Amino acid sequence: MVFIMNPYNHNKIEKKWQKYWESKKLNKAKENNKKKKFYSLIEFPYPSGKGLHVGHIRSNTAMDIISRKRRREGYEVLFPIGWDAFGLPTENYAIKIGIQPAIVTKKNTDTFRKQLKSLGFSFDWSREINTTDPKYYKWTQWIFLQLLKKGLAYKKKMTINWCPKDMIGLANEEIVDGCCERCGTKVEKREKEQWMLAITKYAERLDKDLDNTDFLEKIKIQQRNWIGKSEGAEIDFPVKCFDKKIKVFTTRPDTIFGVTYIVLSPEHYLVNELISKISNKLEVEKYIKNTKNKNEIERTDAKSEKTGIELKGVKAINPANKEEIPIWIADYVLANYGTGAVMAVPAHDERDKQFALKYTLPIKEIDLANKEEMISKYGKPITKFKLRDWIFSRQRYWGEPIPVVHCEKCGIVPLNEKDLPLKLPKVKNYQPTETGESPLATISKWVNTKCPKCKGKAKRETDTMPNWAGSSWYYLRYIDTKNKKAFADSKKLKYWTPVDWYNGGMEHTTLHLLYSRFWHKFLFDEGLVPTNEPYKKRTSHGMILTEEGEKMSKSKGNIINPDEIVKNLGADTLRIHEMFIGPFDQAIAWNSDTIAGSRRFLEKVWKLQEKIGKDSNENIEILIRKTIKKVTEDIEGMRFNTAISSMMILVNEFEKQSEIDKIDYEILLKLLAPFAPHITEEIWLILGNKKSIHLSSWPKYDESKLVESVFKIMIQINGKVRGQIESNADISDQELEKTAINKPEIKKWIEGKTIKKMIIIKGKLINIVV
RNA sequence: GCCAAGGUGGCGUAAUCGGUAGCCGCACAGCACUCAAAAUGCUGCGAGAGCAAUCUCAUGGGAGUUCGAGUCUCCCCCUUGGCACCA
Repeated sequence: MVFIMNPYNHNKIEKKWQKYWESKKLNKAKENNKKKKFYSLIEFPYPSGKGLHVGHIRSNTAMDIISRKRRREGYEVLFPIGWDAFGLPTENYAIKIGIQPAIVTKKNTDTFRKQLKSLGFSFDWSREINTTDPKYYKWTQWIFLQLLKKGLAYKKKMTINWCPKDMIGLANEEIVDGCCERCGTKVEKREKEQWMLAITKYAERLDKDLDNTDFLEKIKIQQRNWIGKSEGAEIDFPVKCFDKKIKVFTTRPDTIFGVTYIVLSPEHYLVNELISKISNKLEVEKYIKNTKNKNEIERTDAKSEKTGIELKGVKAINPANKEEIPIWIADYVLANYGTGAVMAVPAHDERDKQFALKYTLPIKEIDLANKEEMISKYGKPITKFKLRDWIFSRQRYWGEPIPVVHCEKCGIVPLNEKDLPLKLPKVKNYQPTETGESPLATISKWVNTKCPKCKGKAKRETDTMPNWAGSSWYYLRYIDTKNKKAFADSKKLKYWTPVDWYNGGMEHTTLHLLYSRFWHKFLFDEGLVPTNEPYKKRTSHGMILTEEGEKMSKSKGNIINPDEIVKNLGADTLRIHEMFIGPFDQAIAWNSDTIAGSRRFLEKVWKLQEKIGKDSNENIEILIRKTIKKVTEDIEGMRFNTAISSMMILVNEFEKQSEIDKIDYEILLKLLAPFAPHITEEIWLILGNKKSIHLSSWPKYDESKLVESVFKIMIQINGKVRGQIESNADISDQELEKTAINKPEIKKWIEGKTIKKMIIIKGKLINIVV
């Protein structure tokens, strides 16, 4: 029989199998108590107008590989997908072209869905969610009401960071170098009433519970730095002849005997009280005024020279040695950290020293005292955090409405839960306003309503939630997407939580990842979810940069669109390429030349069909076992590049053979299937298999049969390789020494020299020292 | 300044319980096939010396530990990411 092989037609194959898998519902997850579950999660994409980015494909393919492997290891796998669709870019685009954001979102998600499907990801599409769907954000609003009920959501007049371009208030986490994270515009300060979430109440647990997670170490470190836990003491310094105390926070109570002055922040509440008692009132008032005129960046720049002014005529008393010390104010002391006052120890603190030298304040060398003793004598232990409460209001249209009203009589009143969702009204104009009011404020028909409590006149809250709201709990909704009675059924939650493996970007470490851990812990405290932490394991991918090594960004227009590659070379080639291009956790520059190698690899795999015969030998068998081991372990360690490399080695070896065993070929296909699901499925069918390759079990290997019976043993002279011996595993040390010395290429190196010693590493090498 | 990860051929990288540095891929060169090209296949490919066998040098720089260092220790330089007057 003559075997006629068709050419590798990726377009035909990929479309065919994508259709087939969908019709067979191969990736549908269900609660199956007979099976162990595995919940794998990618960060759901923001459906931008530019379509899918090659970076999405990198992280999605990685989790797709892991999900596919788990299914074949016998797990019930939940690998869902949805859309994080609220947010500014869509709103800005909608304003620009005059179309409703909801319509823009629909169009964008349609594009994304089509693109994702073209790549063959094994998502359970029946669980698709969208944060802008009222059936979804009903529950985002519901969780907000629970937070409000527990006093964790509150409104506060405060100075906020205002982006004048986006006309929106920003959370601390959304500011980079004093500029808007999104558009790079310099952030301004504004006084405004804001909704806040008390994430600081969870600071301790958000820090401590990291111990019990399997997050990458760098992710833990970054979260810990952001939370900024600092253990120290609060110590009261009495003010002389004045019935007041200055409370300072210090991490070094052991240096208390070296304190030579106190520094208050210019905003400190005691400054106002002390100002009438001082002799240089005018100068101090001038200094405070100057401070107010400085912007945040000038104020907090560590490099700028420190300035300050003494409050002349008042003194504080060091509680440890009763010394009278001067009181200063300086703008490098932050009002909103610690107590807004510091004790200065110039001999033991570089910053205090600089300040003391500049203003010729005394520097006192001391012996360090016992920390615990000093705390118990002069203060009390206390833990401070850098983390601030989360600013939760946004003054824009395209977000979840905050479900409360402002009643003339009752104040802030939450909506009744049965009245949720509070839908976003359709507006003619979603242009943000310079006044800082949400566009919703202009719809008087929507704004004016009745108080749910007293039925009197009330106005709706017009701020909306930030885009981080919907993403703070979406992994819970995936578990039970259609539930109308609860955000998810408790039995289903029990089966699926926590997320077993969550991969995402490092840029979300202090934003989304922290926020969602906070919400989850709150829901846990409310008895609404069964686990303390949402995610068991968190890993991160490196970014894909442009060929020039720049960030790909919409504004620069240097984004690589994957559609062309899928069309011309195939989804399997693109998937292989993105996994092979370099270490998964490392940022990497896109290179359009090297993709040819991935395509060639798949072509080679395809052509191996011609070689099927019966021939197999021991070396091939060992190589196959090694490949199984390597691919199996590398997937777990996200070393996809070396996994592919090892499969390439196997394919190259197959090519050298005149015939290959069908069983051996099938093992290669099984290993490759998570990486290149279409081509492997097609060949699998051609080889006569009836059931999908993705339902086959993951290959196993016999650990004891990994080594060849004949070893190559290196011969070194003084650590340099000079020859080698082929031997079997049983060779004795004496025999080995004799053989090595008698080898002619070795002899010439040791002639006329004395052998000092010989080092033998069993099965590996012999080193002769002369 | 602090924290983290890195620095290996022309390029992306591989090898880190210390044991043949450069696997795999890209690019490049030669050959085969072809009227020709592409594709494909074969061969070569760190630098230097040599007809060759082979030798010397080489993993950011310097020192050290060791029979033996890309890998461990110390110092320094550089790149990337994060934090940054946090008391």
